[in-house]
Amino acid sequence: MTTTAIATQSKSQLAYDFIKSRIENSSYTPGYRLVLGAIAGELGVSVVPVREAIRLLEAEGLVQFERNVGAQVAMVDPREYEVTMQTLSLVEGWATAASAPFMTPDDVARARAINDALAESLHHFDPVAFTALNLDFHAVLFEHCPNPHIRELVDRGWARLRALRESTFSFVPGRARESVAEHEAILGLIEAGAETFELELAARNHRLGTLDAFLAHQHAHKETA
Amino acid sequence: MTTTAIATQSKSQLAYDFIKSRIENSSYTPGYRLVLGAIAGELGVSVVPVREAIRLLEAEGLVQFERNVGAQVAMVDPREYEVTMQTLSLVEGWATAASAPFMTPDDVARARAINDALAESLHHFDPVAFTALNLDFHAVLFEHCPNPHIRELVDRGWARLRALRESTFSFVPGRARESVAEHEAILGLIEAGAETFELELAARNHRLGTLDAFLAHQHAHKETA
DNA sequence: TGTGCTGAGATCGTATATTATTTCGTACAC
DNA sequence: GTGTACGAAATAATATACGATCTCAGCACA
Repeated sequence: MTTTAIATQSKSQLAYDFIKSRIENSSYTPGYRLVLGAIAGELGVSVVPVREAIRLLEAEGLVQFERNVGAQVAMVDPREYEVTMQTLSLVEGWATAASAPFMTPDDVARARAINDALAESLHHFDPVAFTALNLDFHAVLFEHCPNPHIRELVDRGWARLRALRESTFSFVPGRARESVAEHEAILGLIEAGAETFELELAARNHRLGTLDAFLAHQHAHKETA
Repeated sequence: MTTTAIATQSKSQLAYDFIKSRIENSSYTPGYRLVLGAIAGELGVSVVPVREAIRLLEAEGLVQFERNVGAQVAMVDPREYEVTMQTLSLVEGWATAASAPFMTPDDVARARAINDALAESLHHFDPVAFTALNLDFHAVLFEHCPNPHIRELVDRGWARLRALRESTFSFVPGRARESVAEHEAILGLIEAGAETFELELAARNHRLGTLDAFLAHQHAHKETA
């Protein structure tokens, strides 16, 4: 702490952040092969920290890895989307319910403002923007979750979704309007000081509703076997 | 697949399994410092795969890690125990409920046999043995969980518990008898084809009951500030 | 035309070596 | 005596090097 350097981060962390952001902003699309040497060269580091970063991302499910073969960005598998949403509904529902008692009136107002923006955006609908705002909204709801493990699982779930597909609402735009209405219902429950359990279920079913909409859409449009 | 070698595992996997088993069987107790070079020497490998294994274990919460300082087995923190049990109650409850429809009568019989053994063991109570059997029982209940993510979270939760403390029942032996009774109740729900949700709640509350027993015990015995 | 072998190139896995950082003991100043 | 500065030892972090393994194109042969 003598020089100007402000706590330089480790090379592995650098590689981790780099790859993760590339996956999340779709620079690396599903199936993209992550070659150690190439990434290392691009970052100006050796392969060792890159390898470590990839193994960590594998543990999070963002990349698939095969020994002696290599890693690639996790594939877009509808089944994978389904289990991820299921898992997220479980942990996010709990996190939202557990977070509610710690929400201030200001937090609620903030969430409502975001939901108003979501409602407004329905008029000039953009799935990507909607999804980003949607995360902002839910982040306010679960940010006070007192259980850091579950909180982390929620974050991982969202990270996975970002990696898996641009946006559910790209496929099922009709779900967006319902979603906004359900948001308001959830806010109502919070303001009314609803039972923890009731809130957990509402938040869970809200997410499962989006999943069901996707599955229904997929079922209706199944062209291939 | 030509020679005798039966798919030799990687050195990192070797290190991972080694350290994990040492933690779980308490050879490495909480707070034990994991020195890369020492472990590498013991296993006859270099530090690189050992380091990778430790980072993976960190992601699972079994070890704590500080940059430029090193890793140590995760400390026994009552608060940590609490959030782990909370998380486990959530995911295990869901996994149990989701697994139930796939359970065969034979599975149920197997679970009941294990619970009978648990009941029997109450007469000559051994916390460690009881905990091991207890996991066997629950494993039968959630083994058919169709969501692999959640299934993995359940496994991680149990692994964490093994690392955190030998057994809750060491501290609160009285909970063991209740636990056996609740097991039977859960089996009854399964046989009766109870609602998914009712079963989820029963399994969740069963786990939370053990947590509450621990917390109550801790509260009653708090000598230090 | 199709199937199996073979070797080169690509890439991974890990050992070894080097550098950076922290920790801790010791000496010196106050 | 107490606190601070210096330096050596320990250890982590990363780079480099090399051996191991996989992939795939090209050829032989049926």
